[in-house]
Amino acid sequence: MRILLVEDKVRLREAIAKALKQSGYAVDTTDNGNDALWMAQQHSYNVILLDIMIPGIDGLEVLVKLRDQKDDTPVLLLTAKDTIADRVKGLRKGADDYLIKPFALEELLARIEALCRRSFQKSTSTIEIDDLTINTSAKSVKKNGELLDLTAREYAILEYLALKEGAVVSRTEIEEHIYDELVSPMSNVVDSAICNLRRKISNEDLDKELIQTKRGQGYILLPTSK
Amino acid sequence: MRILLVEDKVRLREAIAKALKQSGYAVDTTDNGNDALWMAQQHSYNVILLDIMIPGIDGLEVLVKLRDQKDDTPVLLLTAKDTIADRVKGLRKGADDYLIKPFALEELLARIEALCRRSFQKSTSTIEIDDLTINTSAKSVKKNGELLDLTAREYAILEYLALKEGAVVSRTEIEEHIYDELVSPMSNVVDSAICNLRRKISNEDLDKELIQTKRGQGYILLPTSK
DNA sequence: AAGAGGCGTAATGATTTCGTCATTTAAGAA
DNA sequence: TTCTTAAATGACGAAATCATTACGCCTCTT
Repeated sequence: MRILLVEDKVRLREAIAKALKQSGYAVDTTDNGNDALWMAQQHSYNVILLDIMIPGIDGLEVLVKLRDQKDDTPVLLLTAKDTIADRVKGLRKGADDYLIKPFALEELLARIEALCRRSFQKSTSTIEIDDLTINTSAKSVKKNGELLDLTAREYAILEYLALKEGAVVSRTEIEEHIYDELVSPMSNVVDSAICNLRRKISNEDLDKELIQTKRGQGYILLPTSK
Repeated sequence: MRILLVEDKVRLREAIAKALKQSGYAVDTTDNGNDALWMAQQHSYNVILLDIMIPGIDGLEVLVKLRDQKDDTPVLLLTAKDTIADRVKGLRKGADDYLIKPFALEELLARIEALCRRSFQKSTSTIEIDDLTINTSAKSVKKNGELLDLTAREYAILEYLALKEGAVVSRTEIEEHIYDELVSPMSNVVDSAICNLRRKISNEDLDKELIQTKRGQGYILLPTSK
């Protein structure tokens, strides 16, 4: 899950970024509107956290420009401005949520979660697939009620595949949404992560793999029923 | 755009309902959790405004029950409770937004708008042609409900032809869209791929080929009906 | 500061895919 | 019909893709 954080105050930006990373998000940051716009065009983010008062083009303008370009990435506005009129203005311009500084990191995280959920057309924080239950709030996975011991990476990949259940997900897409830095094209990080993941979630008895390989296309998470 | 408003305080309920109606929404109201649940089951609302402290089952429970029933309607929680923990709890249980009383009607309206905006975008990802069903997100093809085993190349070509259904597609065009590097002019890669593709999607009984050859021009995908 | 675990990389081997080429078949023109 | 050329087909081998293992660096913890 990749997030773009646009905030000019260094301390706040780093505090938020740190919290996000600890929660398992891949985070890109910038302190100004021009770069924000550029980065949003380059990458497909799951959520954009956008401070309104920033150098360069201001946050609202960034939002408007994105929407003009038919970019409908969920945007959460962060701001100190807090008249009702401001909030309404932000939302009307196409923001999905609006949070007023100072806010609690906990609430920010919860709202980000809600936005991600919606954007994948899910409405609950747990996803059930076959004998797996993925709790996206706790970031834990149970198999037949028993907690699995997944690493952060493994979890992130599984969650992403689960959110896109039934759709082919390419290696590149996984790299872009899960990994912070660019992965060299030659690397097989994803393959080996998938391999480990499979080892942990596979049913020895059934030969059916939950994570299937679509040769030349990517991976796809397919429940047995389908 | 139909909204369910669940709020027990008469004056507040009527004020909100009035404002919503003035903004062009169809509004149903109730003052308790049991009715709310019942109404939500009867009708498919675009948004549900849910007060937490209401007679009968409380708002959070209503929310949980809805989600248990796989009801994905966007829910905006309204409440006087306002500790961070409460908000986080509400959002984690599957709410999409959280507004604290007292709030400005303007803001409520703007947030409802944001929710509606999001929930409206649905993407259809399947193409049906004759007895073939192409699922573009799973990159899979079914023939009379049965999964075909196509390679990545074959799928790519079929999808491309399907998108251009009814139009003649030249070899060069296919090469340019499906193949990375330039294909040498002498090569018959496309022919050979088409041949394999036909083998997999053809109906032995019918002599009608779905992929027809336009001698000297290219190929064309033509459903029987046309 | 040392140990453990996570994670990226490289290497290997199994498997599949796909382009090429040679040959056959079919279509259209004379 | 016959000739010409385009297209279809089948076989084969090179190349690409993937799974899996082992290794080593780095980070975090204690």
